[in-house]
Amino acid sequence: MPELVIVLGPTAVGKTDYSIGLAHEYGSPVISCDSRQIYREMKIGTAPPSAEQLAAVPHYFIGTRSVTEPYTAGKYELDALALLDELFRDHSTLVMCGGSGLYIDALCNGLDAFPDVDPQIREDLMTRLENEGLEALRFELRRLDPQTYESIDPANRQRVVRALEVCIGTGRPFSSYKTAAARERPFSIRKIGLTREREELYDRINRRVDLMMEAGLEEEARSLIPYRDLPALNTVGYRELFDCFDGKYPLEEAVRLIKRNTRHYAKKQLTYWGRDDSIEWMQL
RNA sequence: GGUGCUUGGGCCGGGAGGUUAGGCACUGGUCUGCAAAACCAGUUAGAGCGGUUCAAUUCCGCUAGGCACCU
Repeated sequence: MPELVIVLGPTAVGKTDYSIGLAHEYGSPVISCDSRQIYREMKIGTAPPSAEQLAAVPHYFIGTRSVTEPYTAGKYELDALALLDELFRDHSTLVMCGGSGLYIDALCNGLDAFPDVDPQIREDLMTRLENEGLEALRFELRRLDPQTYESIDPANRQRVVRALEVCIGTGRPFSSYKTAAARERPFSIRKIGLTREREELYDRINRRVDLMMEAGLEEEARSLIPYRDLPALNTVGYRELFDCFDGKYPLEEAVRLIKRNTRHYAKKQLTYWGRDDSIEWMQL
């Protein structure tokens, strides 16, 4: 059975270099699994592989989408499965690399088949959220899908809206689509988790943010102002600069916040993978 | 040497004689289509010694540190 080797780990841990080494070893391209590096407009703030690295080893899903097309874990699952199917014809081992936990899970285990829901329904719910408040939506969710209502974090609007849009759009409870079983995949999976001493990791993050600023992150963010309300731009490094452009705080403060929020992000990634027993951890 | 002010967690900082400050930082957790998202939770104190009081981080005194001014 062909094997997929997934290199994962917190941001700035050194996944790119490691995965390129591995790709050379196996004669494989690198398949990216990163919810932000996939956008071509965000070249500096998402720390994608450099031009030289991209030239050294073919990469997939780097800069292949525009921030203007909404992309999701569900789409990634389909796109990546199709690509793997094709690549495994001439490779017995493929290297994947990325930091987006949900995308990795979607590819490995599959997401349940929730029917597509008219985007208008979400918009209506967002409007109602503003007018009637979260309480009203939670009340409705309790009526339509008590099971999800019980399991969901009641203060988490995003989840309440998501569950509700499926209930309303399909006429069936959100929970009725969930199945416990993981999907079968026609390849075996090996997950390598890269990690470092916390202090060292935070150091690397801080330094990388400084390098991004030198590389022109501010200009890049400025050029993306027209798209700032798109989900893709709700990203560390851009959010803070947008606020800075609004005059909320000086540039220096934006840089401090970018570093802080990136550290938070790294920690949350580690938390997310903490419950995945199938990861072989490797201390760098 | 003298006088006055001051001292609080890793940091900032309001209080108040009895009850949670709050914020930042840090740490832990949740997760089925926005996931670099969204959400939840936790940790650390009152410079030292003595006094007043039923009760002191809060009031008083002394000692030590800091700041300002004076000689």
